[in-house]
Amino acid sequence: MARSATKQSAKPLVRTRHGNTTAMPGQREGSGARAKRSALRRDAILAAALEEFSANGFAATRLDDVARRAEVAKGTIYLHVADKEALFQELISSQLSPVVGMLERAAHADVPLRALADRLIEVFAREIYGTRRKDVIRLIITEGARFPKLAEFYYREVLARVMSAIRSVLRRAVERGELKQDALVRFPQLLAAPGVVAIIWSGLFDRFEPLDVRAMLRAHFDLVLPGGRAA
Amino acid sequence: MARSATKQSAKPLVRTRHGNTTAMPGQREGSGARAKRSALRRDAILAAALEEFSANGFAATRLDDVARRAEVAKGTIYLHVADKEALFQELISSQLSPVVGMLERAAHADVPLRALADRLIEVFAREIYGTRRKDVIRLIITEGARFPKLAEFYYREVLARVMSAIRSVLRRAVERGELKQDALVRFPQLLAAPGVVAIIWSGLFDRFEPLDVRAMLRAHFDLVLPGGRAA
Amino acid sequence: MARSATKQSAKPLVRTRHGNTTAMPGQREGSGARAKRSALRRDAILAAALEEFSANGFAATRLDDVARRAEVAKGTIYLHVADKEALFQELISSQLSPVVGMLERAAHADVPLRALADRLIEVFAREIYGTRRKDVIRLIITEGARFPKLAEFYYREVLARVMSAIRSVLRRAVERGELKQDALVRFPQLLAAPGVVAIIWSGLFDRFEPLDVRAMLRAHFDLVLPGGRAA
Amino acid sequence: MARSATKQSAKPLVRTRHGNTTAMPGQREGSGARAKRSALRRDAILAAALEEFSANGFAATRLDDVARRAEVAKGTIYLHVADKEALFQELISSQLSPVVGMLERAAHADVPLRALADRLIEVFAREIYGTRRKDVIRLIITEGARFPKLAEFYYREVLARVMSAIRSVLRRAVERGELKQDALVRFPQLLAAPGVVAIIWSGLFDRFEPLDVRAMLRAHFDLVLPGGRAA
DNA sequence: GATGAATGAGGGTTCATTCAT
DNA sequence: TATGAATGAACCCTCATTCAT
Repeated sequence: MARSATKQSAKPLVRTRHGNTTAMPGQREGSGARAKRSALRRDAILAAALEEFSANGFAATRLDDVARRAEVAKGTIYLHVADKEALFQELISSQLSPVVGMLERAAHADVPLRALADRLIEVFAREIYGTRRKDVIRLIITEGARFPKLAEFYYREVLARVMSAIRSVLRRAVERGELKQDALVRFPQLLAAPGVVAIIWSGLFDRFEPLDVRAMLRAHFDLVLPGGRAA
Repeated sequence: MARSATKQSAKPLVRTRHGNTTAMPGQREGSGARAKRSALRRDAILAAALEEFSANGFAATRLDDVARRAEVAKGTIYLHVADKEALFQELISSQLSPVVGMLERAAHADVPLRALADRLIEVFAREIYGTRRKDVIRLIITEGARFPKLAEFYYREVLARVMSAIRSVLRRAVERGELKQDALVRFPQLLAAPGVVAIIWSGLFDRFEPLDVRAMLRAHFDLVLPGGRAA
Repeated sequence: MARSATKQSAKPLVRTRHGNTTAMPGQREGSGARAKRSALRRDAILAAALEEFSANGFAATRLDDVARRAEVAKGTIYLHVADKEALFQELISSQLSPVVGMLERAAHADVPLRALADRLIEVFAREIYGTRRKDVIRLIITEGARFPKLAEFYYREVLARVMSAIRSVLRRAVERGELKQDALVRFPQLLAAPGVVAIIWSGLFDRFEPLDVRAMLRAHFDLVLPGGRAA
Repeated sequence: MARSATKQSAKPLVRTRHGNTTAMPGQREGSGARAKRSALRRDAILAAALEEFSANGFAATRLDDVARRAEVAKGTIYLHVADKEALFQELISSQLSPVVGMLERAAHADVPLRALADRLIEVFAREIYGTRRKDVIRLIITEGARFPKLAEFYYREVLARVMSAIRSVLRRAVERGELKQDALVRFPQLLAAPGVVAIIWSGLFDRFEPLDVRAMLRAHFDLVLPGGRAA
């Protein structure tokens, strides 16, 4: 299941005005300096959009502000994106796309669960929680209901694959006898739940009670995987 | 810690135009039919607001629609609430207030952990996941970042208390030897994480892959509490 | 044909926000002064719109200017009309509707052709060419291609009826022997053509060469009807 | 009056960037292939503009679409034309210019009125009504009010001349006794009115009731000229 | 000359809020 | 108190025009 998913290339969520797909930004090394400058602008716009959407949410973000932050005229945005909604969706999917492959590759490593857990903690803390990716995930959580296509894209291209990868790893661990229960196989969400909570927490309650993510995730794996450190 | 919090009465998040606090609806039994009609209107407005905010989020909700759903004129809303933001905040806190006491009472029951877990699952599934309360929590998650006061209210009046209650229960279980690890004492969020994930999942991905909440929560407790059913 | 047309009430082109139909503004004598003020505003908006659309055409007219001329806030327009297009269409049809009945009544007079012609000239010159109605017709001519629904409305509710009425009158005249040719029966447009040309001319070339409409229409009827004055 | 107008060469309505006048395209045989390609481009732009302006009117036409249809970059348009308005005016006058001479030549033929009428019908139907020229005239009618210079150009260079030519023909016919009335001499517009109506009709109402132009024009001449066929 | 990305003023539309009745 | 018509600031989007390449 995971394998076939790996093969079929992710259908892009949105198509840019230039015919590029967010998922394939490589093509932009087209030729002239013109194209390069355009690509730079495009990146600046997406970066600015991420900043603004993260800070204000979709509805409260003004394209005026995005443009100003990207140091671009308002109209320029529309050279790269059909409208505000497309900007949002493209932003999300452009951020997500590189993650997909990454995740699946990671999952096929055949290491003991504990080692894998340590690695997951590290990757999550460094590559997601400590970066803008956290904001991307937060945006999916907070705006997903208003963007069904986005939710679907995220489900199909990220969630389903990640869950599938997790499942196959855990199933092997169960077969190996390394894992006693199949709870996590049935509900891989349980493995990721603390990550989700951490992201939400950081946006809402960190100022009242900061959260040590690594510690929490470690505690979680200690509970959930056999032979936890604390044992 | 939890105790002191219990004693100080919840500072109201917003103050209504009538001097009423959502948290203290008792005063509304003013006297005449006038007051009663007003209170009914107010409730209708809040109910309509919950419906609309849940469906569209804060920004995309039009007071026009709230008024129509409440069968009230648009201006009437402003007799009960200072502005759209106040309506939102008051709505949330009015929904939350009754929960607070409930939760604390529940936590002081001195039952074995497994029994408590079963009860929690049942209460969560029936009283939250199956009702509008789920939407209230979702609104806190999705809009909290834009409503710091709301986040604070929620943290102080709900989260902190719930976590404190959970902690005291778990601590006792640890002392009793019923619980081997103190991970959950240090991170009570881990106990609640699946509930949060379920609420988010239901809003975004249920149409792709429905979630059996009770089963997931059971699986979670099996993993996290000793002597789980699956053992 | 004309008769049956008379009976079936004209299906309205657009429906106002208040449920009123432009064709039936009588209902507006509802009750309070509120309704009356609203109706006055509505009329002011339509009047201002006619002025602006006539002067600038549809595309070049700014709702800002319409509002200013009507001494109304820009948003007020949208209380009476769905959007700019609806304003335009409603404007036209509200101006046209009263004309329909008028015209048909006029056609059923059983007078000698020459007398009828004199009356037509007078009515056209006084009631159309000398008033804003001229601008309405000009707008249909200039904008009709971009507003198919408008063209259809005008055709069905005005043109077809007028032509039908003209035809029946002329046919009787032919039968009576008063008219030798049936050219006008086959092409009633020929009777109206000079009126159309006059309206167009007045908008484009009057400043170079003013046109004496009455004289031109008289000359036309002299040519086209037997026993013309010049004979 | 007409004569003097005939002598003074038509003052060009607009001057192109190259110093060319639409009315005098002869100069364009500059020398190199460069100039020829430029002229081709220019023609393509004008052709595309005619297409677009006819379909959408002046305001609703986007230069983007003109450029695309002309297979030319947007900026290229500005190498040939000062701005959108100039493009429009130049388009009209370039289409009109060849007509002017044509018309005057035609008018000096000394044939019986009926024969002339037949020829006019044929020419109108074939050379105007059946071609893009119809659209040009329609554009003058629909947009003329917003382009005073255009209206003036058209009046001076086409209308006045045509009318003058018609007048001289008719006057001779009156003197010859072939025509009894001088109505048409005083109002040559009456002769052309059905043509105008036909053009307007075709744009607005043909889909409801198609018009047989030739038949209508014939009927008109039958009415208006003595010894009409139907007599 | 030719290109087309970039610009930014302009205008239609929405909707929270007010206030006369 | 309740109403809902009126307001007008705010914001998205378009498109004629420019200009560096």
